Amino acid sequence: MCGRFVSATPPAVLADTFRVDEVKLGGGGDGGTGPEPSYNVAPTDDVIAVAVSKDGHRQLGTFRWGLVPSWAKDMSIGNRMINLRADTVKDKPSFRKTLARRRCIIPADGFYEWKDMGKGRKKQPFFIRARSGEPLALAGLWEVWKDREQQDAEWLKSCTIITTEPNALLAPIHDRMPVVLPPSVWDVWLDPANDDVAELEKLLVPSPEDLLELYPVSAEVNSVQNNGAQLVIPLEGHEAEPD
DNA sequence: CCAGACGTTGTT
DNA sequence: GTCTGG
DNA sequence: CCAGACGTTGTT
DNA sequence: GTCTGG
Repeated sequence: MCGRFVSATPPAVLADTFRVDEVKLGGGGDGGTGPEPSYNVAPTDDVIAVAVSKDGHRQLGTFRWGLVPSWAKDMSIGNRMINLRADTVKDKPSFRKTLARRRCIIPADGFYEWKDMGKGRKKQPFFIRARSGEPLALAGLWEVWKDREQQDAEWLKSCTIITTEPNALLAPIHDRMPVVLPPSVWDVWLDPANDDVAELEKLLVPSPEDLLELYPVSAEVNSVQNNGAQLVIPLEGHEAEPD
């Protein structure tokens, strides 16, 4: 799955990488500065995502991580809807509709997975990133939600990361992984006029092994209180292990 | 028909 | 909103 | 995802 | 053990 990741690339670089034509991050003038760079993005944090706005701009926006569906009575469901299984997206009509209408890309410089080391031993965190060093494009869905009793409040924009089975690189670490979209399908994925869910579902597959590399990192990442580039330093004696 | 759920992870 | 269970 | 809390009473 | 908060 994907319960923690890194977002440290500056918005201006992301805007270029994802060919965004509008930056609306909030939290400051002129497009806003958005969430601070983080080496320990956790559920409920604000994250940067790429999505096409109602007026047709491919924009960089800020979304709360943890999908709050439109039917939710309160936003607490978002605390755990940080991932959505690709097969659930296919099966549940409400999520199919979201797949047809509200897709996004969540840029990540890499993500963490915890490997269960067996009874009595602590889980070992690993960092997974592109061998190229480029940001990964994680497949996501987004929603807007508003409390029924606070109709004059702002709409809450939230998002979730779609997961699938692990590829051969990830399988020894964990039984789920986020869907990583190759650049060749970014346009198709983000096109709001595209509602061909059968075609879109075909994109929700494990990424090729040779795209990624991984290595163990310090358990310092376990606590959301910890942050900084030191979190992605390989553990002593463990260089990156591509495939 | 209405009421209630609707999601994820792990189970070394 | 839409599906499932009773 | 992991870490940390998790309950009650009465309270000027 | 299970839920909430980050």
